[in-house]
Amino acid sequence: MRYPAEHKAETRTRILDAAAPMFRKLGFSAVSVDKLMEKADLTRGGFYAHFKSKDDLIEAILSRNAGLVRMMDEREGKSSKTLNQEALKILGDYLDPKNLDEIVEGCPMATMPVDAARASEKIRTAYGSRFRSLIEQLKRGLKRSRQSEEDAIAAAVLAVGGIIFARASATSEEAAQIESACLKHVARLLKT
Amino acid sequence: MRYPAEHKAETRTRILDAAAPMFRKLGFSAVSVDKLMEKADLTRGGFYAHFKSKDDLIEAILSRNAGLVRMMDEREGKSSKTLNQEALKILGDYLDPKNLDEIVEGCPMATMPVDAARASEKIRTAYGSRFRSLIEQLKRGLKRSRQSEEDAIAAAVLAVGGIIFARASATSEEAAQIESACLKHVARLLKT
DNA sequence: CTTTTTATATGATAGTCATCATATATTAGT
DNA sequence: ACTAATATATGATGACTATCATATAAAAAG
Repeated sequence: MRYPAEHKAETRTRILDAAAPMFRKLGFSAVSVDKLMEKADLTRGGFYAHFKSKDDLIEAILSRNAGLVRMMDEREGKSSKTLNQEALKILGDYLDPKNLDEIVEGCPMATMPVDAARASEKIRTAYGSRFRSLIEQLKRGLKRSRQSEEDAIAAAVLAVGGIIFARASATSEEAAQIESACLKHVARLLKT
Repeated sequence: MRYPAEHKAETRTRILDAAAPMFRKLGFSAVSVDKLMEKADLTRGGFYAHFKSKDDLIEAILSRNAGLVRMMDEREGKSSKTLNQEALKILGDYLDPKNLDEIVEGCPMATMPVDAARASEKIRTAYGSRFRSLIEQLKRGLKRSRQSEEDAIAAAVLAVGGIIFARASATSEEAAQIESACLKHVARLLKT
């Protein structure tokens, strides 16, 4: 190896980190390989040494934990008694209108579901598996009852959907109202 | 007028009808003006006699009632006692896994929120106003209470979100589970 | 310092796209 | 049948795209 051993892996990560927020904010097709490589301070030539295709990059991005899923994951290790409280705090931040722009840059669940649905099966699988992981996280610490699976699904849909529809609103008042309603119902589902 | 008076309006409608399902299924950028005009049995030349731009067409499509919003609207005139029952029936069909493909072709609320969020303000306004209209429809016939606004918003997010996340799932089992959970929670919100 | 291998950059290809200028087709009214 | 006015089609433009072949730069090993 004539370059430092970790050099290539670092560059790969650099591309991933540069591209991910662009895809989330602008969508798959609005971000060209040229532009994302420029953001990573590289040129398009090197791209295909790291990824087989643009599709491949998107799959890699969707396969990393990020945004809401990652935040929920980071509760790992906390006592199960406080898991619910932690979740509520995370979701309160997630659905806070103040943070909308940041969430949009950071959370693939809220920004890529429709793109993913229209993409290849690989990509749909990557998205679906992260969403499932979110549901599982929401279930942890929920009261045991016949409905906990359904409640967790509804909570996930309300949380992530709240961002989606808030972002598609015409005014920030409308957006805030949607986020607030979703948070209230999510909280109701999570409280034991 | 050397063409029949209504000819142009009819052609415009023909373009709209041809383009709408394509945009819903494939997204804004995956549908070219050429392709949508071909679907309408026309050629690209005529397009700009009907629409100022592709953006303009998308706005027109989002401004028409369709999918879930239209179905809810069509309850108009029914006695307020049955409004809730009607809504439940409509939502049962909407969230029926058997109908997923049809819903995806027909309902802009479920297929365009992320595209709309990333598009021009005109388009965001068009989307947002339809979504607001859905919320209002959901509110009609709901029991009067302090929470009816919030309940209606949550119901809208659950119904439309159910389609979005079902469609982004890897397997049809997962999709069906999401739709079923959303339907159950929507029904709980709508029952007086 | 030179070689060798790996990583990145340059340049090119073939395709697609939105948009428009211009040409052709259509038909109501004469 | 002819004309005028309108609706649609053809052809072109310039920009942008994913991808790849080839060239150059980097740096560890000799």
